Amino acid sequence: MPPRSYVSPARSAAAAETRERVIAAASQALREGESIARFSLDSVAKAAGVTRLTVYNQFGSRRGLLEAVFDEIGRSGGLHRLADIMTMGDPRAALDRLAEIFCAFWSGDAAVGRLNDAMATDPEFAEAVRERNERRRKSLTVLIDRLAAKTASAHARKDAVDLIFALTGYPTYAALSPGRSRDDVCRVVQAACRAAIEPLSDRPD
Amino acid sequence: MPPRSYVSPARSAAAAETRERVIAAASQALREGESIARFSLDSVAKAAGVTRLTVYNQFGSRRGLLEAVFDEIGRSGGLHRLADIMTMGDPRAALDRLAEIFCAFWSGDAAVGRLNDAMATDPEFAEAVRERNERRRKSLTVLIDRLAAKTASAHARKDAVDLIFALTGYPTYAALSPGRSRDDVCRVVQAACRAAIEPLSDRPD
DNA sequence: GATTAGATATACATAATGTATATTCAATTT
DNA sequence: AAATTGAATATACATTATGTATATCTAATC
Repeated sequence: MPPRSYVSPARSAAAAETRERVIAAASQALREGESIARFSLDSVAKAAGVTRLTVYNQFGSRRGLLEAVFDEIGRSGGLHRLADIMTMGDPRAALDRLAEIFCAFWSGDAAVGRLNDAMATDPEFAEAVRERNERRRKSLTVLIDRLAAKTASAHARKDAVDLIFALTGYPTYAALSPGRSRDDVCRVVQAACRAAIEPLSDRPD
Repeated sequence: MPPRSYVSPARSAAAAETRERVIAAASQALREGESIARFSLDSVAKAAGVTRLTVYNQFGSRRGLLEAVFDEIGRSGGLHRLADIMTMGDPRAALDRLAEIFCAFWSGDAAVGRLNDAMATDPEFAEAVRERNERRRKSLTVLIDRLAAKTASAHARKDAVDLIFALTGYPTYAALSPGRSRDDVCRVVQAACRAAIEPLSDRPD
């Protein structure tokens, strides 16, 4: 006799709620903890008021939990605004805006720093994060192609894309962050990005 | 009765040799391993042909070993050439040279990538690495002050120093490295550094 | 020959991830 | 109302690391 299975609204709602509670506890632990090394499923479970096994039930592994936290931050970090910049008339203004959006993203939740650290300890998690970052490179490639002069070589375009990709990434933000407000970091990054597209313009050299 | 202690040439020589053997095994493990997470004192000790406790005898801890590897790479990585650039007449040429030296350094031994990852897991090790990196910032500060126009604000100088510090650091190298030769990465970094000092020159605006 | 430094042998404490099995309890289904 | 199911729990265990403690071994030195 096949087991009769069913979906339970109250059940899955309760499960979703504990799931969110665990994610909240995890991201707070990342935010407050000084190092990713001290981030343990044990402490997260305790903080969320569940058992460690419940965490495994919901996320499968430490990595699964980290990815869930990353996705949550991604949703609430303002990256949805990236959709707008592709429709902007001036690609240079769009580039400025992209830098602004990512400065806001990297500074929005201190947990992103710890998640970045987690890339060092878990290669598969690192790969998952990199995949999401590649969207930024994709957007950049489109913008650069729009603003580059016809005479600009593919080589030069790729250099600009990759350099701006690095400039708008987390490590650069973290390097410029000490001693600077979010806006000041943004200004420095924007200036560097503008300089990076300079060789692509149609001036004589 | 106080124990009579003595220094033994043969003993300390043998100890220094095992120490070097362990460092060599550790850096090779870092070079070949895919992640810092899999770097264990157990495997290093086995590869070096000693016991794990010998590693503790020599380096005190995992962190101690990592710092020893870092120092070894620092000694053999060509950073001694930094002394020359401070005596160069043209500070812009010196800046080019600095970028070149560090591109060579980051690409010279793949273990540096893993050591960079280790910063994420061990805050105190991270602090030790940062201290060594600060020497680069010091050099940069001197160079920037030499090439900046008198009218350039302290603010603008600091921006240039910190931006170039980021550009010549490991994360930027690692970001530009896929798909590029060491020399190509160097060219991109140098161009970005030159652009970063552009606002400091004495042109009307 | 006694002593000492460096390496080893053995054992243990601690903490973390991850797996396995059985059980409790409330929400559904019949 | 009774049987069943999903989510969470309880308990236990395997594995892998780091790090500490104590005693022993061995060759170099006094």
